Amino acid sequence: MHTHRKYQTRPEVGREGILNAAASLFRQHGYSAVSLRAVAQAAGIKAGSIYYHFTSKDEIVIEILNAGILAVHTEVCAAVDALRPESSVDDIIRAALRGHLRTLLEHGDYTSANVRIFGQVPPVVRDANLPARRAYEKYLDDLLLGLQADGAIHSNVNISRFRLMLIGALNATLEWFDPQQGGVDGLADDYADYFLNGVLNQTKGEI
Amino acid sequence: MHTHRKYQTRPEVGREGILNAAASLFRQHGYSAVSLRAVAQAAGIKAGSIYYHFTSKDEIVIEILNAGILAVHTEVCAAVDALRPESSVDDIIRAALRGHLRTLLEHGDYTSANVRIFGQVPPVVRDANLPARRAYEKYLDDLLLGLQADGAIHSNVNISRFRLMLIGALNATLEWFDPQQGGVDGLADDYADYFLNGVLNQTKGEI
DNA sequence: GTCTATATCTGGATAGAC
DNA sequence: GTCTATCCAGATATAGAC
Repeated sequence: MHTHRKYQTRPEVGREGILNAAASLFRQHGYSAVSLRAVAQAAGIKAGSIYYHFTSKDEIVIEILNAGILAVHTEVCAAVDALRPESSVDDIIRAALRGHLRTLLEHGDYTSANVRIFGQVPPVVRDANLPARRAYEKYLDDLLLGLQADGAIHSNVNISRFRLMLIGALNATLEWFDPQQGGVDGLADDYADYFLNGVLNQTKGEI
Repeated sequence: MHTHRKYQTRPEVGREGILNAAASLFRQHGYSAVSLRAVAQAAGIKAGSIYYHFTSKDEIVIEILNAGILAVHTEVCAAVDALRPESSVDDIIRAALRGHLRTLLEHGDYTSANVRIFGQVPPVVRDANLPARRAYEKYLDDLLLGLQADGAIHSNVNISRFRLMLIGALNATLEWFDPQQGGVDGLADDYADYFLNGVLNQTKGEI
């Protein structure tokens, strides 16, 4: 319903088109390597037109970073909430890992861009993304602390450190994983096995 | 022993000085964010002088990246070799993790720079660093495969995937760990606990 | 081995036409 | 809402003096 003329020469691209193009490019090439000229070209417009929608490159980046965190946060919440109340620790952790990895590796230009460029952006931009990050981190910490309080997770595990390790390991898959040739869910399950039960052969403890 | 005059106005900086300054800056700010002007200033010379020692920014970066991998590789080898032959899996893995983390978090502008900027450099530079990476990866894989052959690591663990997870988790600590206020060795031990034995309370398997 | 000066290019951002 | 044209800052790299 945007316009009435049929064979319009200039279809509108708008904020959405610019953000999508930028997220995809940032994901692939990093922050400073992507010029607004490149973003414009990928979006199908000219560089100058970007400034009708945004006042600066930073404004674009901030919006992408926040959308990226919101996407994982929402997805992981949904995956965990979908479980039945009697689910085991194992099921809960697996669901969370699957949700995180799926968003990151399958549907997520925004989330991938976030992981990839967060460490490269100017402080002002980073600060603007911190609240969203803190919220997601708190969600995970509360989830894990609950499991620890129930006795499911060992009491001497430092939860915030474990969470940092978990997120670090998951996000690092972005550098090598190819969703074309491997199941994301299988990856999530392997990682869950390593974290939950360890990789050692526990001859002593076996029944 | 470089020169005879005492109060020389221009002390020589040379390749070393340039590389050290560049590694430190790359570690902090990333690849594209660091200009050769900034490198020159940090090294105490002017930008043009850099080209007496190097033909391009890429040449500098390649040298730093390779030195970074060599540093961890050497350190981890040394840490593992220093163990007594009868050492347990546990000791071996812990020694490797400690060696990797120490190089990364304590003494390593070169190694940190590598982890930080490898994903940002142009393909030509990345390719030049691949052989060194492959060598370190092979070393770790062989080490872990040996432990698996001995029955110390579970037979259904996919070693190369486990190695990717391990390195990913360790390298990610660079983003948040502050060596000023926490022991690197304690961090390595915590991570080893998570990976080797898992975080679950194994009520069933306990003696 | 380092300096100064400069050529050349690219990027973010602005102004005004359509 | 998009285009063209342009300003200006900052980057890599080169040339030649000291």
